[in-house]
Amino acid sequence: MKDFLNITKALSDENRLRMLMALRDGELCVCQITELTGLAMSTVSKHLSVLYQAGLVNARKEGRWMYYSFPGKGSPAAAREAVAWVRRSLAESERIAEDTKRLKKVLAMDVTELCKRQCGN
Amino acid sequence: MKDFLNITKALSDENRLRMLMALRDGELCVCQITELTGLAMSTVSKHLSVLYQAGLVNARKEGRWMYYSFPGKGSPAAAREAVAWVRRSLAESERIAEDTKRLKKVLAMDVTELCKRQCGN
DNA sequence: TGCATATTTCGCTCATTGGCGAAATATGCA
DNA sequence: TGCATATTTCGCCAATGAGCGAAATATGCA
Repeated sequence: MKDFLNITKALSDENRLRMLMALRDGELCVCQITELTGLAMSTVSKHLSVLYQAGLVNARKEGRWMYYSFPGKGSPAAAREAVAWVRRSLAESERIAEDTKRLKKVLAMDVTELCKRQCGN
Repeated sequence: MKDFLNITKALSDENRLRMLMALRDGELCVCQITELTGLAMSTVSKHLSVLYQAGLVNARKEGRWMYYSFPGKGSPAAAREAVAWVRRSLAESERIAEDTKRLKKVLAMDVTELCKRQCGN
């Protein structure tokens, strides 16, 4: 019950759903997600932590960058099932479509440049 | 997105999950759910309203009684899918098992008697 | 080592939500 | 009609959670 509640609570916030969906086409670092969502980096970090605690995302550290991605085969089945459900349910969402468009632009930017700009402000 | 968020928000509360699971074997009236959960009736009513707004339960009025049940074929597929997911995910839950046991006792009581007692207090 | 920088943690505020009891709103029955 | 009663709505309080900026914590690089 507790595990399941962790999942449903993690999924009960619009920005977290946006972040989850943004990972559809592969891992992203915190800077990229911050740029995509328009939130403060500390806020993004906390949201990602909530998703991680629920098992809904994988985290991989590479140097100074943290990369988040969909849960792999090692993750609990419940979490993977939940992610699949979210993906199916939001496939047609207007809001997600906007994000996908915006994500393309973000991916076209230089990551180092992106981070430098955000940490400066 | 908004519809989906309504569903995930409705599922992000333990007592609402308990109520939903209690409907597994058929419809229940508010009094019965109140007795099962041990919450105030006004609280139960609000929770059921949240579930209803999300499409996760059906409501049927018969005289003075309101009966809540799982969504039928007329309900949106997303909601029915969500309910199915919850049922699968919580099938093994300890907490739900306790409720199931308690529910049997509640079902054995006389409904009219049950309601009278609760409304009195 | 010391500096730049990517991320997280902390401290705070504001909005939302769960909980209750009391009042209001149906609905059936004498 | 008037009373009993099942449910919902309202008003309130306490707890939780989202958001931010500042400070703390890695980590790479000169």
